Amino acid sequence: MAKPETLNFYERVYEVTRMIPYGKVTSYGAIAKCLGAAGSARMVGYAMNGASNLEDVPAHRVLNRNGLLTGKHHFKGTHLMQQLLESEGHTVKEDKLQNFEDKFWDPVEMVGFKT
DNA sequence: TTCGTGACAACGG
DNA sequence: CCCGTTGCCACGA
Repeated sequence: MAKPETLNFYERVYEVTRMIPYGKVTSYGAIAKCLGAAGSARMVGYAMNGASNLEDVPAHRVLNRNGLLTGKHHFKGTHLMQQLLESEGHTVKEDKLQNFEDKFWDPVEMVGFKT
C-alpha cells in the first residue's frame, strides 16, 4: 500500500522549483526539507532529472548546498545551465555560483503555498 | 520483494 | 577549501 504522498513527490519538487523567483537559486536539501523529506535530497535531484526537459521547471536554479552546478551535465547543453544562471544576473566560476548565499532562496519560508 | 543506483548532505581528516 | 566515507530515501529492473 503505497502512500499517495510519495506518488506526488515528483510533483512536489516541480512545484517548488517552479516557484523559484527570477534571479534566485536554491539547494536540493532545501527543497527536500520543504517537502518534509530532508533526508531525500538525492531524490530531489533524481526527480529534477525528468524536469530538466520541462521549461516550466527552472532546474538550473537548483544547485547543491555548496552552490555547485552539479547537474549541468544533465542539461541539453553542456554549459546551458551556467549560461542560464549568468543570464539571470548570476556569476558562475568553474561550475560554482559566486555569492551563492546572497542569491539563495529558501523555499521553506515560502511553504505557505498550500496548493 | 530484493538489489543497485543517484543532479545530495553531513561528518571526519 | 578539498578528499573520502556514511546515511538517506525513492525509483527502476
